[in-house]
Parts: sequence; C-alpha cells; structure tokens
Amino acid sequence: MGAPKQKWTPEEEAALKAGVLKHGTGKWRTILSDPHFSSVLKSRSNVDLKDKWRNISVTALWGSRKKAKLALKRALPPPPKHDDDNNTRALSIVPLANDGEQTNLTSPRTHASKKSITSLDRIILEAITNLKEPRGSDRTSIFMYIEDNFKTPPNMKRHVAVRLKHLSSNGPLVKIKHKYRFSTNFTNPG
Amino acid sequence: MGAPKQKWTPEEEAALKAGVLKHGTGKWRTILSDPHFSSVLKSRSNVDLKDKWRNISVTALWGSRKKAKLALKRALPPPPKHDDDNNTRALSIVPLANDGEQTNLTSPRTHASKKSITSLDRIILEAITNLKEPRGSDRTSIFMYIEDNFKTPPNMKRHVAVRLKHLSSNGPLVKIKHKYRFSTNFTNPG
DNA sequence: CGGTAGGGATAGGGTTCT
DNA sequence: TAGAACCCTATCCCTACC
Repeated sequence: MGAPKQKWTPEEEAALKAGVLKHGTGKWRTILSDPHFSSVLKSRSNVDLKDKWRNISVTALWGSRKKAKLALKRALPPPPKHDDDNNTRALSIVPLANDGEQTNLTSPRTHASKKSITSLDRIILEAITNLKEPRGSDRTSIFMYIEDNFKTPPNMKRHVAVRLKHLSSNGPLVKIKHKYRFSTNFTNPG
Repeated sequence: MGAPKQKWTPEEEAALKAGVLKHGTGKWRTILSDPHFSSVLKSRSNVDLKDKWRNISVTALWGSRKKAKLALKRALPPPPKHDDDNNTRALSIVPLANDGEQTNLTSPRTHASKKSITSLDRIILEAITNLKEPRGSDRTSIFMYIEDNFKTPPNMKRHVAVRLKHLSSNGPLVKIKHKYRFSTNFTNPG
C-alpha cells in the first residue's frame, strides 16, 4: 500500500518541538500552518503531530515523578482530592508562547521576561514546561514537580502559590477559564 | 485539568434521547431547560447536546455495517472468548427515560389502543428520529434501520407497516403524502 | 447576544508494524 | 514484550447564519 511507516526524522522532531514551544500543545494545525515549520513537516498531518508529541512526552516523563505516581495509583484506590484552594475549581497555568527564539531550559540563565522573574519563578516555568500537560498544569502538579526535582523548604507551596498569582496577573503565565478549564491566551490578541 | 473530556454517561444519553422524543431535535436549549432532564444534563451545554445527538445518529445509521467490518477485521485471530451475551456493547436500544423493560421484537403484542405506545411503536419512533432524514423516512429506510439494530421476527415488516399506519392516523407521526414518507410531529406544535 | 447547524480540530483509546 | 507510527471516533471548538 502507500506508506510502510514513515519514521520521524530528527529534523521533523525538532520542528515539532519548536512548534510546540511557539504555539503551545494542542495547536497542531496551527503549527502545521506556520510557514516556519510547514516545509519540514509538510508530509505530516495534525494528527501525526499529536501522536508524535504523545510518544515524545511519554518517554520523556520516565524520570520524573510519573513512576511513583503510577505505582501509587495501583496501590491506593481512593484518590483524596479536595480543593483547599480559594474558590477556583480547577486552576491550570500554562506558559505564554513567545514568538522568537527563547527559553532553553537545559541551559537557562539567559532570558528574562519584561517583568521581574525570581529564581522560583524560573523553577515554576520549568515545571510547567517540562510537565507538558496538554491543558496546562494545575497547582498540585506543579507542586509535585518541584518537590521531585528540588530541595524545598516546608512552606514551598505557599511561595509557589504567591508566585503563580503574580506570574499570571502580570507575567508570562496565563490563566484562562472556559468551563472550568484554562488555556493560553495567545489565540486572542485583542 | 478541569475536565479533559467529559464522556457521556448512559443516563445522560437516555435523558437526551427522551428529551428529543419530547421536544424534537434542534430544541437543545429547551431540553436543557426542561426540569425533567436538567438535573441529569446539568453539566452539558446546548451545543454539547447537539453534538452528542449528531454522534448518536451517525453511529445508528452505520449500525450493522460497522459491526460486520469489525467482525471481518478480527476474523483471523479468533480468540475463543465466551462472553457473547451479556455484552452490552453491541446494539443499543433506546432506553426511554427509565424503562427497565427493553424492547425486543420477539414478542410483538402490538395491539394498541388509541393512546398507548407499544414497544414496536417506540422502535419506529427511534428509527425515524435517528435516521434524521430531512424529508422524513420511507418504509424501506425504517425497515432497514430496524433490521440493522434489532433482532427481528420474520414478519417484522408487516407489523411495522401496521403500526406506521396507526401512528400516522392518530399518533405522533405525520405522513407526508407526496412520497409516502413519515416524519415526527414533535417539531413545535405552534 | 443567544441559539443552532455544520465543518473541522483535538484527545485518547486501539491497532498494526517493527 | 515493548515502542513507534498510525487509525478510529467521541468530544470539543469555531464560524456562519439567523
């Protein structure tokens, strides 16, 4: 028949990653339409992008907390989730996409938003970016990521919550609500 | 992470079907406002109802062909699983609101008074409603739908024809004279 | 603005290929 | 047995049209 399994080239994979960094996850058609990536990805469909991103994410997440999370899931049937937050039912925060180059999280220190970014802020951004949750990450996920990857003071959660509020009110994070769901705002320039 | 995909429960689906039977298709906001369904469907929007109805109709239309296709696909690796009968996945029957009794044409005591709706009548209404043919459905379409989705006795067509006549003379159906087609009467009494 | 219809995109489960 | 690539389709989103 037609195609005996078209393997992804490193160029395609790089284009996909750059596209996600620029437009965010879940914007597969947008990435495909971006002239910056369309040439490299011209033989891929939006669904292909989605599938490949899923594969990348799955393999990338072995190393963080997911292992323990899954193990816990099997051991403990009742997940005791409750909202001790203020009044938000489900808060997700996603990094604002930026148009040019940016944010190499493996060797950072070289970027700054226009607003003040503390070191905790950078950690928060790293958490959200690396978690790669399609619909954004809620506070609990962010907390867990930071607990996994850093030594944290006892009141880390409070600090993080404060910074999240700041970052989403006048920083690079966006918190938007739609049916108890949050998403990026770069689809809405005005 | 508020709701990464709200799957429809059987209760919700039943409420939607009952709502369509009561108010007609395209009356999504009306169905939602009906106190009889609003509790079950409280987490759904009118657009959700519309989308779900479309999906129900599509799967109903392709009814048996799809199953035949899948059967073919799995013909080669025949695993001798023996749970063929308590499988609820197969042919879904309209579960009107909360009738425990389920329409099986094997006992067609379709002798109705002028008001009562028999099981066969309900199946006919389901057929016409799900077929959603803009100009109504003729007998052949209705026959095919029923054959596709139910186990039918040998003289099903006769029974259906009788009920069609009854339903259109003093029931909820409207017979479109021009082409011997039938349509529901639910579309706005005025 | 609120509602509906329809097109189209995405998410997630499943399947096939290697 | 596992992982990558691909398929299926329920759900969700966007836009045009009242």
